[in-house]
Amino acid sequence: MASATVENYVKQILLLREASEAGTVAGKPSPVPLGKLSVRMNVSPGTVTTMAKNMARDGLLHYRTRAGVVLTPKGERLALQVLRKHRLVEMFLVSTLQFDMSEVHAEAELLEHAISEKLLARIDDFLGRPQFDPHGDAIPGADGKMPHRKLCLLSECAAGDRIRISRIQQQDDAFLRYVLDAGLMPGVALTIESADLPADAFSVVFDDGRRLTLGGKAASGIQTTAEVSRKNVEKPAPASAKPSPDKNLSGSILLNMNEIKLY
Amino acid sequence: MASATVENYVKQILLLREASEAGTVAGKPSPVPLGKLSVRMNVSPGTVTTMAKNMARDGLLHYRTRAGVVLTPKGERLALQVLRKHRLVEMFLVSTLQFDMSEVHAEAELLEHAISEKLLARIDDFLGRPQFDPHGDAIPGADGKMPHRKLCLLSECAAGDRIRISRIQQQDDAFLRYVLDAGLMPGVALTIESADLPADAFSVVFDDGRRLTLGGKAASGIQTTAEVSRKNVEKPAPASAKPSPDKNLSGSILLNMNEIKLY
DNA sequence: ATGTCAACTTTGATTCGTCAAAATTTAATT
DNA sequence: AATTAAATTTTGACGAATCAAAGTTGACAT
Repeated sequence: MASATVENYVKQILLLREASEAGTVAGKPSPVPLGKLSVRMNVSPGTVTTMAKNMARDGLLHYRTRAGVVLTPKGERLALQVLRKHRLVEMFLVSTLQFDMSEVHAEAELLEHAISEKLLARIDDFLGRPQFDPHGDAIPGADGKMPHRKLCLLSECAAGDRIRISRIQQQDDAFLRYVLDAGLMPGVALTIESADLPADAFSVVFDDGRRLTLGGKAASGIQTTAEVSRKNVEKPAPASAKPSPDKNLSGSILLNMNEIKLY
Repeated sequence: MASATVENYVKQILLLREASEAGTVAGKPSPVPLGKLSVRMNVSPGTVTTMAKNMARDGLLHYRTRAGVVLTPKGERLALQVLRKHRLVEMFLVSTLQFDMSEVHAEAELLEHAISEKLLARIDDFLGRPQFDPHGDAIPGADGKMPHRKLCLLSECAAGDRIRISRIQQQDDAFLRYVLDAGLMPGVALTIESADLPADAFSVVFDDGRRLTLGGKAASGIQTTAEVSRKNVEKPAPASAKPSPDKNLSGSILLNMNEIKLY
């Protein structure tokens, strides 16, 4: 039906709208300007105009000239499906094939267009229906619903807070590799030792005692969830509490986002 | 580099040449006629002519007008790589994601163009470097070499022969589904009870005592390897003898072609 | 040797996704 | 209001892959 190109357009429109809505009160969807889209898609502005017209003709979006595009329900459904494939594939590559967070994006970018509904369902089952991908991004459900958590920037935490890394927001290669090296992957629990705003410095302590200080830029690239304060959490992961991973062959339990929502 | 379309052309050329060489003494490669190719590719004859010229221009094949095409080493390398991806993906789908032999072809047809070298290597490792896919077709090695076995049509076996199903040659959906229902998947060992040529009927006995009679057409759609005669083989599979599947999570041992070459 | 026919090639056209460069519109500034 | 700058659209073109239909060729059968 839809070409890989069209799938990428709707996906990118969805992501841009989400980004522009971040922190906004839910309301009428403001159109995504074509300039933004042309940058994201790495194509010239004229190309996007042409595509917008074609996709409007195909009922995937509404195009108001010089204002931008808004996905129709049909377009949104397609976009969510593509995003679901992308993120489930990322999860699969990390938990089953030993990839790490920083390597999976490019692979998933290709695979997301080559996965049938049937295969997707098998992967989803195999992984035990994860709700978040290896970066902590929400995986749209088969019904199109986005799982939701109350997240908080690491840079907005206060000294003494007990938190869990839940999402790496800043997803450029360099930062992802830093996060991996530093052990700040989603799923990791830690305590905020100090949050020195004037100094723009945030110190955290891992459960194994390791300490680390981040600047404000890095700290705002990482999102966290509040952890129920619970002293001396020694057992690394309550394996018995898993939802239903009939066959969870995940290499690292920390990278399975299923774990996160259990706390 | 090469488009999915071009990958499909070289793959199909390789398969057609292999098919036409079946049973022939290895010699100078005779060109694949474009008519055959146009049928395989499901495109009009003119399209194939155009593509042949372009691919010749790109050094993937030699095109002699009105004679046909022969892959260059470069084209052959590409074709083998695509075939390797296709067959490893099929193996993966069957042994890890619970697909069966009859479902994987279409999936692999898409995925083979969306798999990076790195991902391919991970899949190969994950599966323990299988040499044959779920239908028993040889998986080209990373070095481009084809694993080889001495196969024999089930229809050419004699009464009393102890054999193992090794390849399903006839791969249309209906036959594959029959083979699955009948339990004639590659990896299964059996004994030829009778081979009645005038009656065109072949009876086989499974180790569990089940009996089955096949007509000649079906019996020639199935290839076998001679089994070292060894009475009362009760232990289903000597798990310890596996080559090096660091992580062989295969659902069904019978479907992992690694097993076959061990006997 | 010649005519026939199947196989192949050519031709002209189409669709998709893209570009560069010129034209237009809108919004902001003066 | 007039000017300017930024964003967007239009235009004309192109490469890849395809088709249908018309034209060509060559091998075989007479």
